Amino acid sequence: MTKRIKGMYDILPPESRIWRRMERTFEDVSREFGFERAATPLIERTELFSRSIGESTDIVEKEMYTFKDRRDRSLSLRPEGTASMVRAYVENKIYAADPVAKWIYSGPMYRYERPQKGRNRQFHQLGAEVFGIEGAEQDAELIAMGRLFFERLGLDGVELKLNSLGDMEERRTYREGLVAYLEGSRDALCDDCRRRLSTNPMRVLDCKVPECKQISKDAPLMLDHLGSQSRTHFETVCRLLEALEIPYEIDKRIVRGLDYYNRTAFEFKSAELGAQDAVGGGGRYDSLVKTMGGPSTPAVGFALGVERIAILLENQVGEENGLDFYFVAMGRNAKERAVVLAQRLRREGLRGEVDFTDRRLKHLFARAERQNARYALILGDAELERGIVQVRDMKAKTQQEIALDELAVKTLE
RNA sequence: GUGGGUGUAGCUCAGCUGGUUAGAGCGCUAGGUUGUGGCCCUGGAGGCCGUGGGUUCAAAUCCCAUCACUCACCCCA
Repeated sequence: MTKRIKGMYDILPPESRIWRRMERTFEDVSREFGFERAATPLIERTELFSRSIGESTDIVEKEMYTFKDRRDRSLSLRPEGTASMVRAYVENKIYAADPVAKWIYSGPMYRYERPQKGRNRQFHQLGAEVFGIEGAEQDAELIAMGRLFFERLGLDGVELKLNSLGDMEERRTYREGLVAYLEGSRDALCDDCRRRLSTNPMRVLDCKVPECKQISKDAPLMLDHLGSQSRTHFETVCRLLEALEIPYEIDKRIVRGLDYYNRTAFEFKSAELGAQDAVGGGGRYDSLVKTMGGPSTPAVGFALGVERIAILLENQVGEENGLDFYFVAMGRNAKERAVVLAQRLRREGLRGEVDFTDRRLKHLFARAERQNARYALILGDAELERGIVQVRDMKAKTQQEIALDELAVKTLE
């Protein structure tokens, strides 16, 4: 038997219901904020990702599914969504008519990592991007949208962490200072952190090794070295979050793994997920559009991890998504009649199915029960002869007869 | 890429100081009850004990290898 490949998986009932719900909720909430859907290919030229995400990031260096096509061009499965959104924005010259665009997207992403809880090689993201708006108000509103999404799903316990990464210039200066500081204790750092000194020094700040924690305790933090404009921007975001009554926590050690972020950086976290506790993350990327060949255009966005949110939903939210009716039809004639009657009910907006098996009645009821059906509709030769159908309320265990011609939403209520 | 744990029925697992025919619960299925569910009773199907090799009179059980899954590191949504 051919088996699925490592890190990939099937999404089957009943879990698939949860997925539908997330998609729908995200679509609805984002629409309320004026967003529209965009969709881009799963495959792009490799350079799109290496240029936007950063040559020396882990994602680009060792996690992408990269291969050559038949003409020897280097292509990659997308490891995240923002790069393609920016490419589409620039390539289609969206800015020409109006620089402001608010897009959402969703779909699978691919990263070649060692799978563990909440981390797979194929995973799904729900993402939102706003182009053309530089104000901090937009950052706050975007965060508010994410927040509302979690609320609509009925999830509590999702925490918001906030930080500022400064602008590109401030970060460069800060980074030099940080490296200088850390170099002073180089020998005491763990192997990973010594490596990070040259790749991503800010990562040292959230290393879990006690020695590193000790050293980074007094390290300079970006948030304390913001320029006045970045500081004002950050303070505005904070003030608005408070006005919106969105609880948040400033976490000076949040670091984004993608190079293009600046200023506002945030994460949605849950304590219920184990090691992979980020259910969403995002921030500002004001220079990316220009880097990718477009006009200088500010932007801010986030991405949510569908699998991780699904874990939370399975933990927290009880599903009751039953059918309205379950048609128990016995005999060829009754089944044919039931198909027609069921369709009539569906046209009126009811959900239900017809049982086509020839199993014992006992069985059909057990199945109606498992499908969480409100009514069992019983139709056999006896009923056909009399022109009626037995309608059994599964919960109340009461039964009444309704004429076949009159079977409709009204008579069921 | 690094480290730990686990692979026995569709699912959850027991059996593992070697010993005849490999078990339980749930689920599935047939019936008890020719057309009325959740409970109860009885029967049935379903296993190369992850895979390959080794030790032994004898391996689900011990040894080696390998693969898969899983948790953590790393990284990130």
